[in-house]
Amino acid sequence: MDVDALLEWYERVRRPLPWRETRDPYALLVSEVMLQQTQALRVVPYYERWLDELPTARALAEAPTRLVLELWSGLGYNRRALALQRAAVHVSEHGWPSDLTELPGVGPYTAAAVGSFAWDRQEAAVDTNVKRVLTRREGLEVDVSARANELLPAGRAAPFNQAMMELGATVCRPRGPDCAQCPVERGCLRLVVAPARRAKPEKFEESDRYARGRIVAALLAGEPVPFSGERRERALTGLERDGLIVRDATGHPRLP
DNA sequence: GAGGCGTGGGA
DNA sequence: TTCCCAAGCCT
Repeated sequence: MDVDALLEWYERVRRPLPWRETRDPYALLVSEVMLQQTQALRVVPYYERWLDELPTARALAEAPTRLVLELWSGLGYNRRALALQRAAVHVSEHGWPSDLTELPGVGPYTAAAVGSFAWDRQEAAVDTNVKRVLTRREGLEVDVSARANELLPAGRAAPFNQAMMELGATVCRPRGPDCAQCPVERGCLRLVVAPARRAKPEKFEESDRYARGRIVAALLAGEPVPFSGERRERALTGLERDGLIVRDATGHPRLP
């Protein structure tokens, strides 16, 4: 792959997203955790409000759970917000660990992303975009992580990681890749993997996941807790296990 | 290793 | 309207 062409392309098309203007590991961790589940453009207002209210790891560590969940509200996967806060507690008490995956909610991808952007560590950040780009190019057998690290040009991990993800997000898209706009089209297998036909038409509104989300939203809004019977009990049990709610002696839920 | 975990926007 | 998903991680 012509990595120079990739980096040149990225410099031309890069979008000025706010987390690309900082090398503060805390701000970068916030952005990466938000981006784990949500499209970049939708994250922007959440990220800016979050850093406005909670500008440092210490501020997040000391913040009430209600504020954390309010600032997160709309991004989904509430337990990740709590994991982020627990990570901030760790950082404000012990500093940044050399191995970022010691922080709750931080796995191999997020550790490599924050490490390369904040400290210029030379590690390839492999997310679903990078996996797709490399398997399309080189076939299903490729060891994506090893290959990404081979391709990583010396000293350029940060722009390389950004460029690979941007390529996957905007050109080498999951469906309808725009090969005509691809800066590294040469040598690509253009492997098309048919999406697996999965049969699971359960309505989202019937799921426990939905119930959990509605319950947390109701508690934040000061509204009555919805649902009843077994479904409500299942949801509350799960929320309590994840630390998103606590229950009093009568079993009545509230925010921690 | 499969399944759980939320939401809002675009096709 | 309905479907499908979007920069993972944990158990």
